[in-house]
Formats: sequence, C-alpha cells, structure tokens
Amino acid sequence: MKKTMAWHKQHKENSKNKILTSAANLFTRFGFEKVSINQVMEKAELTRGAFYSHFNSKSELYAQAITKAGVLARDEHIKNCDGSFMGVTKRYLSNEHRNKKLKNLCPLAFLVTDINQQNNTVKDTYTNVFKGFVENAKQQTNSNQTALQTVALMIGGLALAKAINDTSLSDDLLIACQEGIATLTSLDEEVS
Amino acid sequence: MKKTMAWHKQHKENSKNKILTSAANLFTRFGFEKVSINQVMEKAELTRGAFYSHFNSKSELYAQAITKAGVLARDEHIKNCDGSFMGVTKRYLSNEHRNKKLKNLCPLAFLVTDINQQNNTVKDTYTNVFKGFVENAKQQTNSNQTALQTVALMIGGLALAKAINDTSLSDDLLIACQEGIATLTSLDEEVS
DNA sequence: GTCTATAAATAGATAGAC
DNA sequence: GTCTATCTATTTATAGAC
Repeated sequence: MKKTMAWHKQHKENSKNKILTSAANLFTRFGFEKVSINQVMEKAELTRGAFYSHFNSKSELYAQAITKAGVLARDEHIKNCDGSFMGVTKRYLSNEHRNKKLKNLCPLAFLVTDINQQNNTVKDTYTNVFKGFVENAKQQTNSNQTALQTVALMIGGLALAKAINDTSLSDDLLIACQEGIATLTSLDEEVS
Repeated sequence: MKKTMAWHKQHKENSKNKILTSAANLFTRFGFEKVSINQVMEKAELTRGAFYSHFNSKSELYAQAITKAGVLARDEHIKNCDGSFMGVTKRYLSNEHRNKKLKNLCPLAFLVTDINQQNNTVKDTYTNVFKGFVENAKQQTNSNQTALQTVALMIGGLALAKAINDTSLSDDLLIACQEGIATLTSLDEEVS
C-alpha cells in the first residue's frame, strides 16, 4: 500500500514536471497568448483534461512555468560556460540564443512584454526570477548600479535583437551590448 | 459631385485615422493579443463591422498601428522636451512613461516581445520604427556602437522596468540606465 | 490521475440592409 | 462607409467514465 502511494506520488510529480517543462519551452518560444493548454499537454504527452488535476487555471501554470524556465535556462547556462563573466554574457547575447537554437531560453528576455497583462502572481514570479538574475550579476561587479546596467543590456539587448527583422543590425546590436557591458564593468573596477 | 467625393474621402480618412489612433493606444497599453478588433472600434466610436472596409485583417492593422504609435510617441516627445540629449533620455526612462501616464507610449519598448509571433510585415514595420529611433540616437553620438548601446539601454531598460513588480528596484533600474547612457556617451566624446 | 465529451465564452471574419 | 446579425473556429474550463 505504501509502495503504491509512493509510486502514485512519483507518477504525479513526473507528470507535473513534464507539463512545466513543456510549458517553459513553449511559452518562452511562442509567448503566453499564442500557446494553448492543449499544446502544452500534447508536448507533455498528455491530454487536455488531465491538466486540471495539476493546476487550477492557465494563470497558475504561467507563474510556475516562468520559475521553471528560469531554472532550466540557468542550469543550461552554467553547464555550457567557462565561468568567466564575459563568457556568460557572450553566450547570453549570442546568435544562438537570439535564434532560439538553445534548448532553454531566458524567460526574462523572451517574455518581458508578455508579462505585462498577466496578474500579480505571475508578475511577482517574473520579478523574483529577475532578482536572482541581478544577484548573480552583483557578484561580478562592485556597484549595484553597474549590475543593473549589465542586466539591462543583457535582457533588453537580447529582447530587442530578437524583435528586429534585420540580421546585420541585430548582430551589431548584440556586439554593442557585449562591449557596453565590458566598458561599464571595467570602469567599475577602476573606481573600486 | 466633386465636393461630395472629397467629403467622402475626407470622412474615410478621418475614420481610418481614428481607428489607427485607437489601435496605437490600446496595443501599446495592453498588447496585441489582449486587444480585440471590437475594442479598437469601440474606442474609435465605430462598430465592428466597419473595420473591414479599412483593413483586410487584424494583422494589417498591427503593422500600420505600430507606425502610427511610433509617430505619436515621437511627436509627443519632441513637444515636451527641452531638446537636450539627456533631457530626452530622462523623459523616456521616466516613471511617467513606465507607469503609462503619458498619452502615447513607445511601441518599441511596450511591444518588444509581442512582436515576436507576428508575421514578417509586422516585424518589418517594427524594425523600421527601430531604425528611425537609432538614427535619431546617432545624431547625438560619435560612434554607431554607442548609439546602439544607448537605444538598448533606453528601450530594454524601460521594458524591463515596466515588467518588474517592485517599484523601488524598478526606479533604481531606470536611474541606472540613465547613468549608463551618460557614462557611455561621455566616453564616446573623449575618444573623438 | 488520465481519458473522452462537452459546455460556455470569445475571437476574427463575412453577409446584406441602409 | 457604416450598421446589425451571423458564421465558424478556438479557447478555457467542467463532467463523468475508467
């Protein structure tokens, strides 16, 4: 009996995890409104009806999916970087990230506008993921302001580069943001 | 007869202009997917059925509304600024802009992610508005790269500040972006 | 917990009167 | 050109069988 319960619990957690991974992937790629619950469930290899035994509404899925997307993107980042600060920013502000060739995309950049019409729970979740991102940047800079400038150039630069329908200009923009971060952080070091 | 034709033409142009102004306002505030044709037409004081004698589809409206929003935002900006470079960036990266207190909001910042799932015509229009924005910045900087860093900090910083559900952090972010632009442009001047 | 079937609401788009 | 009425498709969410 206990064994069966444990299996059931594990089974449910697996299903929920599959749904969240599917949602994180689809939302960051196609935005909130363009993705239906049906699509999320299909990618998770389940049917639409099963959704509501895991979440009360699509809004609830939004919030949890953003956290999941943040974790997935960070893990993939850590795994594939040399660890240097400029290595991280270059990978973040890369053509591969912009072109959605990475397995996991940063929800902060890819959903920055989508967030705006969602409820406060969703916004709070986005804000928390952002704060984690900022904390990470702070470890690499002396001043908080430089950290904020860095994340603005990373997240904002990537979001803009993705929106532009001109590859050459978009490439220039990504490089410019990398250089901007390098300039501001090196000034920050001189001051300290 | 000629007089009547002229009046008709004027009337139609007025209606189309009202629809575009309404759409520019609603889209920048609430995003593409959240705004229905019905809402656009209601704000333009017309009914749903009249829409299709001006536009073939909602997509066609998107594209034209982005251009309209860009023009409206720029005009309001010019009208209310002292003309100095930092005056412009401070007004752009202001609490009023972030809080949607301005009459016209910048479509580049408020739709940067929404654009992603639209067709190429819409993306091209967004790109053109962006190019105009960059050209404007270039007049204030020596290098093209500094201009790109400036627009990334403006548009990206505003988009992020609006997404964050923490007023204090959001305020810091706006200030940091203003300072970042000041730093990068002053370095740019020294080099020349 | 997962499935099929369906309810209820809303959207984009069209038809025809004036 | 603008209106009312309607078609068709899609969505979130629920009901009930297994």
